[in-house]
Amino acid sequence: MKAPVEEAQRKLGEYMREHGLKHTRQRDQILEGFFSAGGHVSIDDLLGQVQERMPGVGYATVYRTMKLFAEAGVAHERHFKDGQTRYEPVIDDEHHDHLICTVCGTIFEFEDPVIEQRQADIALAHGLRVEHHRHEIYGVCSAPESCAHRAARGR
Amino acid sequence: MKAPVEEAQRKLGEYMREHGLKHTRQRDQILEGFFSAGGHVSIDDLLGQVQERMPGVGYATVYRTMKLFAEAGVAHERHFKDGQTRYEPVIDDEHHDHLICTVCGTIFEFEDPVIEQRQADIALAHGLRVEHHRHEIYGVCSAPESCAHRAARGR
DNA sequence: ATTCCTGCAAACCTTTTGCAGAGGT
DNA sequence: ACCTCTGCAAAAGGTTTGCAGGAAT
Repeated sequence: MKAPVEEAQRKLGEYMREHGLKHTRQRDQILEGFFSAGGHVSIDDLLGQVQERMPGVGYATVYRTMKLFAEAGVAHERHFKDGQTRYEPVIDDEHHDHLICTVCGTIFEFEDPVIEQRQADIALAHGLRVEHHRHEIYGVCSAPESCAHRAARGR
Repeated sequence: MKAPVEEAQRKLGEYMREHGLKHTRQRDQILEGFFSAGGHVSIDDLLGQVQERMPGVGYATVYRTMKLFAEAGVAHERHFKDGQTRYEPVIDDEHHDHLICTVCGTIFEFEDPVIEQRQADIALAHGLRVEHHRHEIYGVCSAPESCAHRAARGR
């Protein structure tokens, strides 16, 4: 099995070819930074990371590029409660939801077939067919030490 | 059983008394407009409505007042995907989530004990205690005529 | 009288857009 | 050569804040 970033490069390359878009150093760097960051990065996070390797890159480029990645299907846009858009890599079309610690900001991922099924049933009962959903659970760590630890090293 | 707006007046009055806040004509009007609108109103909706009775009221007042209502526990802030904050009345501390038609924007409410229970279990499995959650299902109406109908009369 | 509120305008923050020049095909 | 991208700065959209005058207690 390939590394996620390679699969994304392939997918993105295909999308760009189909749409007559161009391959640039910035897009390369942003894709790499995005995948190496792991997930749930904000535009600021990404810009900071990319500027280490390419000073001079501006916000506009990162915004435009992440929008492109989302359209090409290699990134998901997320809107949590901190008012900034965050992105996470799409891996093999898997789906998951989020569980967020309100003390330290740690984001866990979960997936539950029972909940998925109930959602479909509920939608159907109202005459709708599910397109997508947003499900975030907010809670506090019952293990404060690990929580505090993460908080200590910033977001 | 009292009308929801009366219960809200009571609750808000108590909150204001406890915090040494003042009773004003604007706050009265906004509360009334808010409850008569039914639910999921944006700041713009509310401002428009209140200005019919009190021209001259500004955005700042509505923003500040809705924030107050949320703190007093008579309104819930919601952030759907249209980029505007919406508010809905709190009725008897009931809880519900949302099902939204992406064609016409109609918002349905639902509540499911099975999902609630799964959420608690999932959080626990990750060592968290649930504080609150956000759960929105987006779908398309399988009955396009009713859907289109609602779309026709705006949002 | 005192303290809180209001309306206005300016500030803020995140995101988008217009433009001229740089860069990919 | 052509057309897309980039970086900058300005604009936009939603929300917050500072201030001086006005209202509630």
